[in-house]
Amino acid sequence: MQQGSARRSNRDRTETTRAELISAARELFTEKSYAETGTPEIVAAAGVTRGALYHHFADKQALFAAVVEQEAAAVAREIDRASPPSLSARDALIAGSDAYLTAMRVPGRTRLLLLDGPAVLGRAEMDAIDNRHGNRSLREGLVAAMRTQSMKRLPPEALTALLAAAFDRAALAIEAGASGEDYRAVLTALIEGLSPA
Amino acid sequence: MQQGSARRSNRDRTETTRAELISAARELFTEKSYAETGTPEIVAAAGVTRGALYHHFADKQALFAAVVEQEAAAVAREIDRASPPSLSARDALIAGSDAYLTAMRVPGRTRLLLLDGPAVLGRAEMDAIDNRHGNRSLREGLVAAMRTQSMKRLPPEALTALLAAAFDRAALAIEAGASGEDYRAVLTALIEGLSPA
DNA sequence: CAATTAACATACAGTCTGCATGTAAATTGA
DNA sequence: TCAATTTACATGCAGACTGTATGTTAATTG
Repeated sequence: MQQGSARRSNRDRTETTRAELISAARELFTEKSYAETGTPEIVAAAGVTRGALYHHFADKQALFAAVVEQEAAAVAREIDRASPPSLSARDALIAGSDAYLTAMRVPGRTRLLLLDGPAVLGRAEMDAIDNRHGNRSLREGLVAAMRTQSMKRLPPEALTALLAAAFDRAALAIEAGASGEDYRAVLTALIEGLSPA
Repeated sequence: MQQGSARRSNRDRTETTRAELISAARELFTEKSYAETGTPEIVAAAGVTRGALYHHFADKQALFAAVVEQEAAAVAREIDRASPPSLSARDALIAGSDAYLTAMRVPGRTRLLLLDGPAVLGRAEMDAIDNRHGNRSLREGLVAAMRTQSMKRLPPEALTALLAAAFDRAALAIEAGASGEDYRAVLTALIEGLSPA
């Protein structure tokens, strides 16, 4: 006979504690910034102690990496949902762009993924994260468009990175109050400019 | 009668102390990062005490802002030198792009201007700095190209920001070891794609 | 040249990070 | 099944850092 709360497997404890920590950290990292959020504050919000944090994560940066990874995955899911493979290559790109800009309007996401992420983890690790999630479908879309002759032939790696950078900056500008219309227009112009002559 | 070293005007002292602090901070901020560089280390390298730092700058962030401002100005000067107004609009853009990528290969500049800068100062202040220096000539070049009908008509603000973002990402990728050829090819393709049909 | 202000140096308070140590619960294996 | 071991934490500590308050000397002002 096991009483419901006092008897929990280690795996269960680990999962919930990690989830609580990541959730609390996500909340604070998006409200404020990585630098302005202290580990005492995080563990208080998560209802554990700093001992638990440093048991499950190597350091504050590792916890941040977990938060970023989770958020990047969430953004990628939202984009995939909005651009099903039934669309043509070009339409999928446009739909994906819109979905990305919409996804990035969730408060704090731009800071987390576009400002603090690169600064804290470095561009190399951010690229690795992006390639595991968001950028992958963008690159596949571009390659597909190039294969159907609806796009100029260019190095996929570089093209993906530079278009993604443009999307990122657009998301930041829109959050800062710029005209979403203007930025969408330029983005589509950049993409359509890549059609073969 | 004044002995040469013991007699210095306040303006002179301020200027040299601020310059020493900015120079030492630049060195350390580019070698390591903003977060990994402490004020004790900065003032030791500058040959002053923390009292001097906090007398001349509101806080560590203000010193960082001064460093970023100076570095952005240096980059802008190098670009202006490489793309004289004698060139055609399109050639000036290409030359400016090359000059930018070259300027950003100075060690530590990408971290200072592209990673730590936005994270520490925020995109708004970084945009302000960029508009005081580098981006201004880029925007003027784009507007000029649009006026001579050699470029599609698009909102200049947004176009400038997105192309600059692509340049930035290219600089980061090249520093990380990616093929400069690939990225230059994509950048020129993006720009040439904006020619009117 | 007295009064004031600027340019620092020094000392301190508060906070944070990472680690070391301690403890209770869960898991293992004989 | 139960002793040995490992896991999942909690607590306390050491070192470092930031910003400020206070003190001191030199320059500037009226």
